[in-house]
Order: sequence, then structure tokens, then C-alpha cells
Amino acid sequence: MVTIYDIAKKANVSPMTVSRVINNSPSIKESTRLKVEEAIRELEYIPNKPARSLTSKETKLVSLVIPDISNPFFTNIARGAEDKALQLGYQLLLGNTDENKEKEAMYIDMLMSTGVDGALIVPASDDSAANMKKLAKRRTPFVYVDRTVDSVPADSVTGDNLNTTRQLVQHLIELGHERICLINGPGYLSNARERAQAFRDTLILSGIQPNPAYMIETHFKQDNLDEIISKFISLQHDERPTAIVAANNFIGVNALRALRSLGIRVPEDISVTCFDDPDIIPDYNPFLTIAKQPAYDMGYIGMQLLIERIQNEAPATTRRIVLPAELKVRASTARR
Amino acid sequence: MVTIYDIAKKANVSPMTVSRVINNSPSIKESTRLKVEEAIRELEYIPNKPARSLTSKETKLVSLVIPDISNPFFTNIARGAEDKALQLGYQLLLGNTDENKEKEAMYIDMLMSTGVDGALIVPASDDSAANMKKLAKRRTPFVYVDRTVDSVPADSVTGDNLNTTRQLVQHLIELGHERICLINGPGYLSNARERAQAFRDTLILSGIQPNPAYMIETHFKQDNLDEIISKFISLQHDERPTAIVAANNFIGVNALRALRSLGIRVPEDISVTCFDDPDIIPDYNPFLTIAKQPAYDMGYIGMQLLIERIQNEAPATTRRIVLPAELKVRASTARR
DNA sequence: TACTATTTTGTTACCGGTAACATAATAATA
DNA sequence: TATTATTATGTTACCGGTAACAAAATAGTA
Repeated sequence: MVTIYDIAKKANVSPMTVSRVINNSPSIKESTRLKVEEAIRELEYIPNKPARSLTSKETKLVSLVIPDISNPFFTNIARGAEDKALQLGYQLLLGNTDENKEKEAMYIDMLMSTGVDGALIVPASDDSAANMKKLAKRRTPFVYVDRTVDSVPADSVTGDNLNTTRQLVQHLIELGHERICLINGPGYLSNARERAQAFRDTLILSGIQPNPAYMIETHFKQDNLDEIISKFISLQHDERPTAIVAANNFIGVNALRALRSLGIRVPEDISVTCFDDPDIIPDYNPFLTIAKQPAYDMGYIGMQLLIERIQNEAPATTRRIVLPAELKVRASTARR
Repeated sequence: MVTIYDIAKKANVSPMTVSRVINNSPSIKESTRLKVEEAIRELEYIPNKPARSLTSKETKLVSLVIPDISNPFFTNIARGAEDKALQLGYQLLLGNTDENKEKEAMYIDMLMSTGVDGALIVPASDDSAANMKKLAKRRTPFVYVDRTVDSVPADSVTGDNLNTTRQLVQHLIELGHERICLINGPGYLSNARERAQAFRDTLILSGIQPNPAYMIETHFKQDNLDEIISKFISLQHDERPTAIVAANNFIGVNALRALRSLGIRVPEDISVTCFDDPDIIPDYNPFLTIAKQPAYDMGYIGMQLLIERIQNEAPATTRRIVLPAELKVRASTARR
């Protein structure tokens, strides 16, 4: 391995001078700079970042901790985050928690040990608080994306759950639906809670009494929903929901599958709508009516906030960026 | 920051003893081990990996360099790679080249500087050879996934382009198609070349003379194909292709879009088939007949090979793993 | 020309670990 | 009990850089 000492010898200067050239310190005579650069080129010297980190206390590494890169919503967050990171000279470490807080804890430990300069996190649960506290204690900056853990404050970039839920529900109400059910994520996630609240509020605002039986908590992963759906379907006709709001793309697809397997037609028998696109290619399957959250921007802006914080360019107060979604009315919702 | 020196002081031992406890060296008295572990817990000590890297010459970091995480094919590769890496104690760095060899060069430089222990690479071009040579010179192990750069040998995990292309083409021939066209990736990519070759060979084997006009090179990205497709469509009736093989998922979708915008029906007027699924959720949009390559496995196995190589457990010769694809006949191909 | 200010380069120590060797403590053996 | 193995711990130097200070070289001024 070629080090600054090799360069120094070759260029007949001290290692410190080489270091200065590498970091283009101003007080270097042009002639020595050229001499050193020549040697660097000839020996194909590449600076050793871990060594540098030892004194500089920074690694130029940031971590992205998400539930699952395979969910297009998170894929887009990842792409946005990576683009911004690269642009600002940081490299991105990826971790998939699978919504599991133990796995999350592992990543948090690894990332602190690796000495990343900061982390962009989609927390797995409110119980992630312990993990977040570890980061906070270590003064490793981090930013929440999509969800927050309110007991441990930090900058965040999230969707506007209130208005997005409202858009979805109002769209259904406008189509004449009243018995609308919400298949939500788990209540220990901030976004699921916000969506539940907004769901209730919107119904009430429209003069519809929310029915707790119509609000189900599942999780944000791919799964079989036959049981839940068939329970709805087995209700007598005037009790049966006519529309479903799924709290994310996977739940939406889960619901669609269960309905199909039960022989229920969408949207003829029941309307379905959800948060986020199951497709990563826009409009490849333009069937589901969705509220498309700006996932790429969430990652991009989140990384921006994070790096500002890393570089001490952020205000002392925590910043909460809330981004609107776009309602894409397509074929899975119909007039009642 | 808490260091082994702090622990040493607290536990009344030398730093070296602390180091030994951390690395659970065998020759440590049980009582001191407990004492030290106690101190580690109390002070919440976390080992500093960059410092360790300085002497150990390893970072436990591996890099994944792919064209675009947003392509579900690469998303699955990434997930497979990350799962294996985590399992073997490595962290994954992500880089998107956008099929651009200058961007690739940037990542290669960064990754060498960061001192990753190895890299999993989907090369952007045959001209990536210069980048791969840099890695080889530095003795940074790397493994090709999906594509190879033959001038710089290394382990590889690729799809079985020959047989996969054959499956696709034969499926079309069995449906009575003869004027089949291939919309391929760029000729400077090994997989595109192999697919072109297999395409020609399969036709000849079936007694069909390959028509060079039916073989188009584009690129593996999302793009507008109206021009290319309308050129095909404008051919007189008995010259007009009746089926399209797209060399990847994006090209498949590009073709579908162009056909739709030109008012051509699929599969009534023309059959369409492609490599890889545009969906990441299996069968979410079960329209396109595809050859589904085992992307997750490619990433998983690729990472396995890479880490074996890193740990000097690999044979001296380069290994070439070739994985078969699964033909999923769906709705976009029909009898002629 | 002598002296001071400024620019350029070098020296030393340290970042947080670990390898290699040295020494102290304990156990085994005669 | 003295001597030798063995086990447990400590010392020193180094990994590849850089910060902080020191010294040398050059420029500016009287």
C-alpha cells in the first residue's frame, strides 16, 4: 500500500508537506506542489480514509436504515438519499430492518461502531426510542423519514398524513361511499396513528360516525389478508364496507389479492385505495387509486437536513418537513 | 468519546487487556474479563472501527455498485447482497452509476479510498475495464453480477443468457411467430451481446433467417421508444414484426408504452416479452410474459463469493456462476 | 547589509486500536 | 522448596494520517 511516506520520499519532502498538498493547503510553493502531485500520480497514491478518520473524527459515511429496500416507497427514498449524499461527498450505507426493532438495534450499534457521521432512519417502532437515544447520547446526528419517534426529538421529513388521509377518504365519500374501512399499519408507528386519527376526523367532518370495527391494524408488509377481508365480506349487506383505505402499498396489494381470491370485484363490489404506489415504474399498472407520497424527495431532503446537521449548519431547534401527496385517481375506486 | 484507555483506567488494567477482552482472546482470567466487561457496560464503550482498520487492514465494508436501485431487478440484487453481507458481518455501501462509466469511476475511487474489503459490481460498460483494473491492481476483491468485463477476469454471477433468450424466442416461435424483433441493450455490455447471439442462434436453429433490421440496440433505461417502434409498425404488412423480445424490464415497458401510444394492441397485434419483471411485487401486474431471472439469488450468491474471496477461502481460479431464469407466460404473448 | 515579517517546510506527538515481545503471576514438577 | 512451564498481563512501537508548534527559507524594510 502506498502511503504519504512513500510519496514524501519520492518527492524529497516531508510527509506533512504531502498531506498539505493532498488537502490543498494554501501555503505550498507551486514547484513543490507539482513535484508532490507528480509523485502521487506515479505511485497511484490513494488516501486512506480510515486513517484520516482517526484524527478528523469524521468518516464521510452516512447510514440509511429502512424497513425494506424492496418496497418501492423505500427504494425511492434510498435513491433520493444516495443522490444527495453523493452530491455532498458522502457515501451511503444501507440497512434493512424488516420492521424489526432488534434488527434495527443491530444496525444502530454497527453504524455507531463504524463511526458514520449521521443516519437517516425510518424507525421500526415507538420502542425504537432506546435505539434513538443511543444515537442521541453519542451525538450522532440523525433524521427521521416517513415516521418519527416523538419521545426522542430529531429533524424529520414525513408525509402530510392528515391531509393525505383526508384526500383519500374524501375522494371515496364523493363517490358516495359511507362504510369505509381503514386497514392500517401497527399503532406503534407514528404514521399509522396519524392516519387513523385523520381517518376518524375526516369521517366525522363529513357527518359519518366512525365505526371501530372498520378500523383494522395489521402491519406494513406483504401478507395474506384473506381472514380480515372475509370477515368484512361476511357482514350482512347493509353493514358490509363498500370501500377500503389501505395505509400503504403492500397492504393495498394484500387487500386486492384477498378480494380477488374471495371473488369480490374491484371496484364494482368494493373500492380500494391506498398510500404509495406498489409500482416503481410510474403508471406501469394504472389500476389502483393511490395517494402518491414524494418518496424520492423525502430521501433527498432528509439527507440534506442530515448533512446540514452533521456540518453544524442546522438551527438548534428540530426541523419538521411535511410533504404533501398527490392523489392519483385510477380504476380501483368507483361510484357507489 | 470512550476509548479502551478509559476502560483500562476504570478497570485497573492495561489497554491491551481491554483489547483482549473485546476480541475475546482466550488467555484472560475470568475475574479480569468480568471487571473489564463491567467497565465497558458502565461507560457504554463502543469500539472504533476506523482505528481498528488501521492495523487490521480490513473495514468489514463491502460496496455494491449497480446502475440504478430503482430498477426492481437491481433492487432485488441489492436486497440479496445486503442479507448475505449482514449475515457474514459486513456492511453494505450503495452506489448508483446510472450506466455511466464516469460515475462508476468515481465510485471505484471512493470505495478504494474508503478501504472497502471488496465490491459487487454490475459494470457500466466494457470500457469499465480501466476501473476494474484499478481494483485488481489494488488487490481489492470484486465480483461481477449480471454482466462481466471479459478483459479483466473475476468471479461472476450472471443469468444464463443463452438459454433464457432461447426460452423466450422459442415460446414465441411455438405461438407461430417468425418475424420477431429484439430490442436489446447496448452492444458494449456482455449480457446484451450474449442475448443478441442467442437470439440469432435460436432463430437459425428453428429455420428462421435472422433479419438484422429486427435487431435494435438501445439502452437498459426508461426511455421513449416511439420512434423505433413506429419504424417497425410502418413496415408493410408482410414485413412487420409480430413479436418483440425486450432485453430487460425497462425496455419492455418502454415498448409497451410506445405501442399503446401508437394504438397497437398487445397481444392482438403484436406479442411482447422481456427479461426481468417490471414489478417488484410478484404478479402484481401479471400482464407481461417475462423471463424472470433470480435477481435476489444473484446478489446473495455474489456476496457469498465476494466474501469468500475476501477471506481467502476462494480457489485461485475465477468462478462463474450461471443461473437459470423462469419463463412466466402471461397475457402479453398470443398465438399468431 | 542587518533585521524583521512572511511564507514554506519540517518535527513531534497523537488519534484509537493491535501485533510482537517482555514480564509478572500462577501452576506444575522434581 | 526450588525450578520450570504455563498463563495472564503489561510495554513498546506502529498502522496512516494530521494538528500544533518549530525551524528554515524567502521577502520586505530600514
